[in-house]
Amino acid sequence: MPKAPRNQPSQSLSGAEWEVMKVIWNHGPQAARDVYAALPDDVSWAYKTVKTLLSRLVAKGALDYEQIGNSYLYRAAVARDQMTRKEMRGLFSRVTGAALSPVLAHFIEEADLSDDEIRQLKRQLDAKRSKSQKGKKR
Amino acid sequence: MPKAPRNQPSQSLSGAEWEVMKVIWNHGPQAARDVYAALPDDVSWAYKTVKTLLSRLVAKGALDYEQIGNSYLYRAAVARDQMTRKEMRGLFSRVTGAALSPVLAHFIEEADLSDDEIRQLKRQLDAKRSKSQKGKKR
DNA sequence: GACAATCGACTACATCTGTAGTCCAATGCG
DNA sequence: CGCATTGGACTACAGATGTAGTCGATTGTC
Repeated sequence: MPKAPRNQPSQSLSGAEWEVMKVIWNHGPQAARDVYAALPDDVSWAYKTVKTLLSRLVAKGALDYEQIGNSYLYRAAVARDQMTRKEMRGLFSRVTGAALSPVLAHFIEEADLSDDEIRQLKRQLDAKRSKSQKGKKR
Repeated sequence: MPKAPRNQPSQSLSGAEWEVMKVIWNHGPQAARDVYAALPDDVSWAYKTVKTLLSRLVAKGALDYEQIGNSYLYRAAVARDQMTRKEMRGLFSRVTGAALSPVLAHFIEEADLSDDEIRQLKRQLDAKRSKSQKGKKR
């Protein structure tokens, strides 16, 4: 069975670590070799670098692994959404004081949203408005 | 006149550096002592720490200074919006590939938005939708 | 004019990150 | 069976970051 990670549920990930996690989130559990192979072309790390990152991710509790034969099968131990939210919260708190809305605007602008998602978000904004108080800007 | 910073326009800021920049963006040009005094209560650094951060910010080109008497008056050399955007772009590129919509929904839920801001975001979503419908150009 | 308080420059040092490399054991190949 | 290969554990090392401290010059205070 998978190694029990007695680590903190998970701290935040560095840029390189995110790159590795994305491979695992996208393709499911992978051996180090496969993660290495699946990395985007613009990421050109030595295999050993990938190994290091995988180990650090296990130490952080973001991955766990299962021994298959002589090698490990790494699997995500945290949800991608959870991590994304954590990052966004971190960004918000770092820039706090700035209005939040421009930040949201930025992501809406950049995000690749389907019509459905757009409708959904609009509904949500409506719901919020009706519930909202006499909010003054900033 | 202000020292000319022959540095890169500006790299990205660390969390602690952001804290210092926020003081200067909020209160305008300040001496180190004043930045120190103006930091939020939950930030309890030694004065020397603030000095270190100010120097690093100058080195990064995020601040410049003017000598007034025997001390420096630090002033922002980059706009807050510019920096905020940079952070957002960084985060965005780090997490790309994820479905952002659930995450956006989460933050819309938590954000304290004014009616005005809500209207604005909705307009933006509309604009996005019409743009994504390839056949249909207004 | 002597001295304490301050200033900025420089130094310190533990972590975290990016980016590998070394070493030994297990495996696969011939 | 013996060796080249591959895997994981551990080590390496420079740059960024958090968090200060030391030192010599300057200045404000009697």
